[in-house]
Amino acid sequence: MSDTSEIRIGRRTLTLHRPDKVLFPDDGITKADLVEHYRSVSRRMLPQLRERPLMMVRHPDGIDGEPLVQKNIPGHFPDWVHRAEVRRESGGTVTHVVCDDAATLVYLADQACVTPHRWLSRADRPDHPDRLVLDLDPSDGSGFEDVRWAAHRVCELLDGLGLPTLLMTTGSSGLHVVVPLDRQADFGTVRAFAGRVAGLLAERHPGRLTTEQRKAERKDRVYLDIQRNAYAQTAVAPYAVRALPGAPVATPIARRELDDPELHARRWTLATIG
DNA sequence: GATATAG
DNA sequence: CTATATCAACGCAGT
DNA sequence: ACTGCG
Ligand SMILES: [Mn+2]
Ligand SMILES: [Mn+2]
Repeated sequence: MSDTSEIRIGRRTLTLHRPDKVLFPDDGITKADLVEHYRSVSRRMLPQLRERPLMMVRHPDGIDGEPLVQKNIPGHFPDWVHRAEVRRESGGTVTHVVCDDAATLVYLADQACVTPHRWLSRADRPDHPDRLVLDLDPSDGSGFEDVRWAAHRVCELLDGLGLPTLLMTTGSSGLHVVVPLDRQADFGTVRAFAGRVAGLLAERHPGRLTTEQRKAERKDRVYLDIQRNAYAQTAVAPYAVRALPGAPVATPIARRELDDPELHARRWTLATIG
């Protein structure tokens, strides 16, 4: 027994290696299950991945093993996997995978890439993000209702500026508030704006919100994290599976779902997302 | 997970 | 042949 | 330069 199977994705036939390998021991979720998840969400997920440098968080030994964070595309990846060479701030370049099609998404799953993260800019203009991400994280001692409250405050402020907002559970502990951008501003400009939004709200609600990056200083407040808004930084992709018990999935939600007291960061999982 | 090298 | 070793990121803020 | 953080 060679311990492989084949799967057809569009016109491509991929070989899956060790499909029965258990990646989530508490849940019995296998590599084949991960592959099926990404095949199933590919239509919804690909618009958020296409043209963007991608960072892989791989778990070749399952989620209880050491995660392998990988930016450069490994040499053994096939030629049909798209890639983009981008500037490294510290000199040189990095050649990332660019996931433009379902076959690549499934190939990444076979490589035990549990959680793809992607840049907020596209490879053709890497210094000009088309998304702003405000990352809302509860601290020890604050709960998801505080995160829901914080998201409302962020959205109200952005409403007042005439900016649209999108929301996503991250599958870990918090929420992302996303503002689509027209790529006129560079990362410095976007980050400065995000910093003013976060700073104003933290000043207005000093007991409930903070911009302190040091965990010890956050106390029981919700952390308004703007740090994703920089060159070569990434945010977890919508529909990505998190390497946590239950295999929670980062899931876009509607604004009105913020009022649901049952909402939490891990509300949707590989088993429930459909 | 894939590959190179040692036993 | 199997076993073992080795490799696989980066940027920012604060001190 | 080094650490904490994501
Ligand atoms: Mn291994
Ligand atoms: Mn977060």
